[in-house]
Amino acid sequence: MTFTYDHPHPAVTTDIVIFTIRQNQLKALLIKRALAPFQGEWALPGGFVDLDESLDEGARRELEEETGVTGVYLEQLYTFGRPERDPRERVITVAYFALIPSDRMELRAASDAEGVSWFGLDELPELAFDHSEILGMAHERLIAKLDYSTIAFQFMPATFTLTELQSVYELILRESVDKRNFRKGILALGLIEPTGGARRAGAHRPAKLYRVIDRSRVDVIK
Amino acid sequence: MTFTYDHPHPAVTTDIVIFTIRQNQLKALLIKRALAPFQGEWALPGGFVDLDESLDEGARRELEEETGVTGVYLEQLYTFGRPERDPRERVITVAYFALIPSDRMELRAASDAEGVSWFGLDELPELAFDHSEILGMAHERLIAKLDYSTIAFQFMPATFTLTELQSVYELILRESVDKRNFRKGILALGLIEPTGGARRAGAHRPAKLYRVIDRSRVDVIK
DNA sequence: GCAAAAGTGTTATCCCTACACCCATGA
DNA sequence: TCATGGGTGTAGGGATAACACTTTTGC
Repeated sequence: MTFTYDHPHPAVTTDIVIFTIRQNQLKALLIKRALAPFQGEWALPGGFVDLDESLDEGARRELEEETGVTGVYLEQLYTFGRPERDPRERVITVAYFALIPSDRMELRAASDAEGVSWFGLDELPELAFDHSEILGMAHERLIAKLDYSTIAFQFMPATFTLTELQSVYELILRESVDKRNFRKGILALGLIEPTGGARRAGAHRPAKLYRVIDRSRVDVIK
Repeated sequence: MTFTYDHPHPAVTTDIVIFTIRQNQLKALLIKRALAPFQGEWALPGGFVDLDESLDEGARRELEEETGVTGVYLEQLYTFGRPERDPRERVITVAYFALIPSDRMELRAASDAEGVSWFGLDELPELAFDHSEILGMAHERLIAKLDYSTIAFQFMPATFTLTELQSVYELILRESVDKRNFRKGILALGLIEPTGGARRAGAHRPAKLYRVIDRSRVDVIK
């Protein structure tokens, strides 16, 4: 089956930078390419956009196919379209970034991936295509958004302690944060509430658990 | 001549929201469509991306074809790809926004445009396709960037007065700004310098003229 | 000399930052 | 009882916001 047009058309893909926090590190998900080009090299998950789905839907479908996760935060990042970025044909990619909570970790290898693995942002391998550039831009955007939005909540599981939330900020910003000021600021947003429960985790006072009050308001500007 | 692929490809266009300040108003450039679909309706300038040019180059080419201007500020905005956004075929558009100084106004009607006109943001007509949504997002982004970047300089001609610059802020933000605080803040950025000249414009004290010191540093964060 | 826009400093307020000790628990 | 992380308030400094009069010109 072939498709014919009266002027040339590029291929369009979505590629997704999937971040999470694991082992006290900010990590991104990469897949090892099973097919040429760049066979055997690491790349961002992604794939062609179907003609009957929107870009967001395509990105969400790829995200689910590669990782099995649904319902997570997904945001369009930027569109990359240098003519030579794919050796096969002209491919324009609409890049997205997704944030997934630390506890949704059941990963599933998909048909076009030999392997799937999380990489700390400090230990990234060489990437196929222009994916290093894409990942770099996503990383910058994540850091920038931490300052003026409440995007960090997207990394949190259903309930969490304030210390856990603070450590997400510290890991991403790579700087320590004053505990009292942090708690004051976060609670003043009015976006989280104590569950009433607490987490006992060793020989010390238990930490109060919090939950996000309204998941839909989590992306609002600080 | 036809082009054949083994899986379906969407068409990819760039559309450009071109802003300027004219007649004490923030205005956007629209063209009246000469051809179906939406023949006779107003739309954003734009067109298909050539296979051998990058997205930025395509946008810049369209910008020049439609308006004749070159060398102006151009930034990728967002990519729109709802499957039904164009009735002819699947069309994905990478939207850009451009800011052009008040004095670069020689407009040129292009081959596929019956008419070209500036519209105040308060008096926009119905637009073809999803162009109202695109223009709305560009408008939001412009307002947001005014606060944390020095993008407003892009609207200024080679020399300008501080009052003129202030009125750009006031027009876009739709609120008045304290004159002394504004001047203090702008001059503290160290991005502009007095030319030595002044503008006499009526029965009052002449205003000092300023110029941007380094055009390439104009997009920096405040 | 008068109308009209240009130009200029100081003070109060608010927000952000710095900072140290007590609490609850498990071993 | 002691070691460990959890939890809490206040004061100072810096940036932002409010505010009014003098200057220069054209008519």
